[in-house]
Amino acid sequence: MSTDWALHDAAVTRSFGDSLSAVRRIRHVLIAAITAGDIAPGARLKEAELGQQLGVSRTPLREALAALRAEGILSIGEDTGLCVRALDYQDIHALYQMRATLEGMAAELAAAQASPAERSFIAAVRAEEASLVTSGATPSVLAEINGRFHHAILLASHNPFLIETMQRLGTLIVLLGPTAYSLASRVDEIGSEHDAVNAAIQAARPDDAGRAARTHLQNAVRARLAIMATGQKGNID
Amino acid sequence: MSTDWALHDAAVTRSFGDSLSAVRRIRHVLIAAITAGDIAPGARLKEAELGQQLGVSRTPLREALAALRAEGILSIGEDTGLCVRALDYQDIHALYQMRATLEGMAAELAAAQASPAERSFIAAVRAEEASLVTSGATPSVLAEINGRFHHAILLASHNPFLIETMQRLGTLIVLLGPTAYSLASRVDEIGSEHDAVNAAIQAARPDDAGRAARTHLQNAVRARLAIMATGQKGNID
DNA sequence: ATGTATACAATTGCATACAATATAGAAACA
DNA sequence: TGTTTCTATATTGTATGCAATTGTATACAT
Repeated sequence: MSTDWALHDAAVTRSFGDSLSAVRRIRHVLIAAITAGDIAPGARLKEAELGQQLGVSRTPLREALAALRAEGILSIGEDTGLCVRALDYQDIHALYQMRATLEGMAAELAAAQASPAERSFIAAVRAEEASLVTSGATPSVLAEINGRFHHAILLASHNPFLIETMQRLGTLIVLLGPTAYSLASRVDEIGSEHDAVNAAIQAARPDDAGRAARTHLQNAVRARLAIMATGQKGNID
Repeated sequence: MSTDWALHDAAVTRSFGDSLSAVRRIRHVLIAAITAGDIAPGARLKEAELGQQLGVSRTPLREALAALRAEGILSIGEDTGLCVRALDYQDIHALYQMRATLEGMAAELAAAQASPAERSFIAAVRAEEASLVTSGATPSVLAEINGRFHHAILLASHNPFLIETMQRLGTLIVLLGPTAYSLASRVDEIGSEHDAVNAAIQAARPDDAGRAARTHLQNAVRARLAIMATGQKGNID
């Protein structure tokens, strides 16, 4: 039953190096544990226990927990104590609704004001994605390049608050459980939807770009709900 | 030079009672101090000093600071140490751009799916605002009712993440400095803009509501920039 | 048998103490 | 005089311990 903390800890060290302060390290390890499903949403977190398992004292641990609570990943539970936030069906809808609006905003802004370098970078990422699809890359590789595409657009929006908010919503997605990246049927659809967004950005047509991005996200939530309905879990956007 | 902590502390006690935990109390006191301009954006915060002034030890203080950092109100400064986040001209644009998009989303959702009770509540708040305007209420009273109007629409959106995000952006507004609520010239404009939003919500026309809300916010940022240009400070939306 | 009160355990909140790191200032050398 | 390094000090990071609150079980009363 005890989750493998050493594993997540090693993964965090691999990603960020070992020069992280304890509180940042703890934050990432906890997020990794939630992502992996080792800590279920709704589970209560007891400080003494966690601290012992993570090998840190309660002081830095509490700081990390305070930050995660401010981010909305943890919340003070129904009766008592600190819990991993549990998202219900309505929340999933609401979360994707936000993402649709904000991705639309990002695409609009990118189409309106991205620099030539940014535009060509977005196009390059899209091209790389397309070639990976035709070469039959694994779902996790596709998920990674998919994330890069969205991120490139986000950065081109030049709006730091939009970027922060999207990152924040992105970390909340982990509450939906482990990511499986299944649903091969959507790969081609995603490709053409991305093409539409990219084309509008290249053509500097903000309205089209926003519409295309919103449509893309609406399809994503439909796919997600379809996956949930079949009992699987997956993270498709 | 030393800011009057007792004052802010008393205000927080008045608003929330004295049963708050130290870390929550600290958070509110710090926000109040920033709002009042007692702590300028860019100012460095030293833990020992702050803790002594606030009358708490560094442990709960650091938790509050960790939360504020997660919220984006504090950031790790240019050279070193923890600082109050400083917003530049571009940031102000970006912040209001976000608010325009999200207020538009809120108005759309409210128009589309608010309950009859919510609709009539929104209308009632708008009516109260109108009567306060004609009775010549003070700017701070008008600012308060204005906030209630926006909040009523926000709640009617039924999207918890939208609500959280707007609250978050609202606390960031604090970084723009003390609120003066001047600019009497905009009072009438605000009234008719609110009317447009309210009418669209009552008529269940999402697109119109969203457009009206976005226009309203765009005018707000124009007003804010006009105030800044004249050297004053004010908080108009 | 169920409801309530009281005692005890578990957990969290806060403060003090200690350790590590970063910064500024001075001294020494080029 | 400028630069570099070493040291002293200031600041942040972490751990431990104690106090206060909250949860829980047991016993007693109705």
